[in-house]
Amino acid sequence: MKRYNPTEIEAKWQKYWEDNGTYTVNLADNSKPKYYGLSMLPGITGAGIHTGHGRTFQFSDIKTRAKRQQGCNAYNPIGWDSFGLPVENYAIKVGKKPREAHDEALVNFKRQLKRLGYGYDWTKELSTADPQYYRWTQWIFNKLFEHGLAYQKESPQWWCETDQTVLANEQVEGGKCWRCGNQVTKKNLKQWFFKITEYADEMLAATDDLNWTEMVKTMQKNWIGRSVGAEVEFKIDGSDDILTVFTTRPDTLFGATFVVLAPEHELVKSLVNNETSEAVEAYVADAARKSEIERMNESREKTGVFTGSYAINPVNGNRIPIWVADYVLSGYGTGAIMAVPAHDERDFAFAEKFNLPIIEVIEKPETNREIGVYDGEGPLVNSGRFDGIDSSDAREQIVAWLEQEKTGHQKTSYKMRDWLISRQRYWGAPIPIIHCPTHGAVPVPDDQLPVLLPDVDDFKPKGGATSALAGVTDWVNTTCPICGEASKRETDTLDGYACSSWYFLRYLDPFNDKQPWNPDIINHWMPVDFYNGADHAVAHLLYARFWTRFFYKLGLVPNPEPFGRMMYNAYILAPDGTKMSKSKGNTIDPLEIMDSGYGADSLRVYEMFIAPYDLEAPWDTRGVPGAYRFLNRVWNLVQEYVEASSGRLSDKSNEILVTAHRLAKKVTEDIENDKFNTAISSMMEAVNNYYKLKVANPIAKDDTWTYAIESLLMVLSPFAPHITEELWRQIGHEDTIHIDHWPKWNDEFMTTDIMTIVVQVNGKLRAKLEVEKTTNPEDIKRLAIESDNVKKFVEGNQPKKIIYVPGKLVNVVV
RNA sequence: GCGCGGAUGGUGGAAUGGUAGACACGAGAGACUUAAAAUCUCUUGGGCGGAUAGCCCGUGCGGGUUCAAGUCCCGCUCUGCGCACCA
Repeated sequence: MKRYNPTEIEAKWQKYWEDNGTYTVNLADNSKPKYYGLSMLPGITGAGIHTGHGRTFQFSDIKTRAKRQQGCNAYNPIGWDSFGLPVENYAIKVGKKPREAHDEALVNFKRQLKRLGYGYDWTKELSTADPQYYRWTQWIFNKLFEHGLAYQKESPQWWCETDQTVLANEQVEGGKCWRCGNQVTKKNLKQWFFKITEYADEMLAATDDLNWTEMVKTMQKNWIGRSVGAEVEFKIDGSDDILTVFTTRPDTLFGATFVVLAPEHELVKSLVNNETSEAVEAYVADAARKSEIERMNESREKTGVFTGSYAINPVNGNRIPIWVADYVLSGYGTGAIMAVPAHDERDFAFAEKFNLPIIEVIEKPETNREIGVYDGEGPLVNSGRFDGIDSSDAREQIVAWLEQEKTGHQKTSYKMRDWLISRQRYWGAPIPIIHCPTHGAVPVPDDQLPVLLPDVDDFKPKGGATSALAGVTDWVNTTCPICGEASKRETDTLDGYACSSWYFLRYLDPFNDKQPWNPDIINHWMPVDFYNGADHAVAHLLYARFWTRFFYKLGLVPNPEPFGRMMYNAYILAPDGTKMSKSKGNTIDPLEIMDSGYGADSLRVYEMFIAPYDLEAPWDTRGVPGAYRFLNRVWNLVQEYVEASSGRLSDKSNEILVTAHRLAKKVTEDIENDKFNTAISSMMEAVNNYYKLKVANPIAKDDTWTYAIESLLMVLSPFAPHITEELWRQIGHEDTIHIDHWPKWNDEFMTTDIMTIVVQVNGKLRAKLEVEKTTNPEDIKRLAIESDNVKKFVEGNQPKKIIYVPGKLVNVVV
């Protein structure tokens, strides 16, 4: 009898799979149904992955493996998110050039992923920093530019002083840089944007129907942040200027007692007079100096100054003061609001502090009379001819009236801003633009792509709002593609997120040098059937959706949404219950565990068994040995089968078949429903069962045990691909278990002739009955009330009711 | 503050409204062994009990619906995550 030696068999089968192209997919083969499984592109930011990452990759591996075994042409590719800030920062940290640092780090990444036995098609590996890849990223930039979705604009932008670059809104988390965690400030700069807001509405509308983890859908909806309201025009008293405000509550218009502008609002300068100008200018200058985060952290104590001017409320002609305050944000709506202190908390706080009038225009419900601010619905008061109308109806009527008077209109606003994509950093795809004195920003013609990133010795950011590329004069100096005039190249590079917004399409045609992909292949393979990750719930997924929608409009992809099922999994915590991180030194290297003799399969089984996918759970160092014990039991069980004599039939084989067929069904359904932990526990249960059953029914090479052993190996295979391949061969098969081998089950085998009926009295368990499946319900009820322990609780009373749930329980109500 | 989750043994967790605690870890006992490791078998929510007879209690707290509630409804507490002066 052979002993289970993971180290030996895992190396052997990994080599076999590679040599035989077991996971190499012919993308042109349409003879089988397709299945496209993917985990988010790994970023090369350090020397490798930890067990938390490993788990993330494994989800798509298992889904894809199961489908491959079930007869699909199943594709699980791998590649590297090589461009961008994280890689460049890593390079600075290790004191090497980005390319060099990246390539060196990649060695360990690959070693880890290969040792973990993922069923990747390594022949189609890609990297976003490969010129043959970023050539097409630049091509996509050109297409966006051509369609007016890439543009340059000067505006205040998030700026990270540490990383010396601007950041997209999605990359600022709680006022801090997503990479270095330091506070960001705003800087007025001319930058490139992608017009993602163009798709805000349709992405929002499509979100509800996505088969995605609910939390991610909610986060995306909140991020898009659609608000339907109105823009209302206020005349400025004594001036021809018009002040437009945005509000979601036009029904409260009669309650507006002042107007507030953001400090950055363009009209501020023209509204001041001799007495107020000094104070207002000081206030504006102060606000500009402070970062947004400082404003936020200052305990939300309202500050502001009066401009000296007044606005006229269009509905009632009231003359109300115009203030400047930093609680109004310049980037949202019109950067100006009408303040209704009676029905908005922030306005109320401001009014209280500066003694501004408060007028109630919505009647508070009886129960809420006490509270100061009421922001709910109710009949209008103090609102002229709209009095008595419920606020929800008044909303529309007031807007209709404004539209008629041409002093306002309905308006939808979004929190989402356009995607800022220029980075003042070296390590990225150069933005393929040439600045011509005559023609302005001119895209580099498609046939001249890629614009290669030049090799430079000093790539580090110098500050001053340009990347290191600005110093490469013979690269910067070029001629205009239109007129040939001396021009300069754009020296900003593309946000790394841009590079990773379309990789799932390139995977389907990675070597195409004529076009980014062949639409015929994409039509067959898209969308991605299963996508998962533990990060990037907003930015990456929104960007990828945006681009896919754009490609859809160009007829380049068959579906506006890139990802079918998107599963957002939780991270595994370190044994101490905190987040695993390099800096804390509490990460666990999968190589270490595998090298200690447990092998990849035990690690893989534990990673799935530890908790459901969406729950954070601390790493238990005793977990892998536990999984190893289970696999060892499988191994020993199969060894008995290998050594058993053939042809003998066990006489009482029914329970073995019940166990086997139930298991096949359960694991199939669990994998389908992403319940990987219970799939494993049911396999453990079945194996425990087989150990008991083999005492009375010794393992033999009969139909019953053959089905039990083979189906066990097949359903275990996506989780533990090496041991199952080895045992599959040992029991006599010559082909790989990983293609087209999945058990069929038969519901007829899933029940025994005897069923257990639970007997309750008033809902409490009092007895159990073992009866023949064919027993009729009346007999079961009779047996139930006659059983001794039930009699004791019924105590001669006549049962009021007897409820029988067929095949399950009897509840006697007394 | 708003939004979305979560709360079950010593631990990770399981449970279409129908036997709460599957499975695993840990712990304890036994078998094998000169011994240890490995392996195999059994026990393991708390309490009463000689009992693997039976009973009582038990899924964060307080109510409710139901023949029956961890599960559904209402009101709380704590906690994780996301967003956060978005008018």
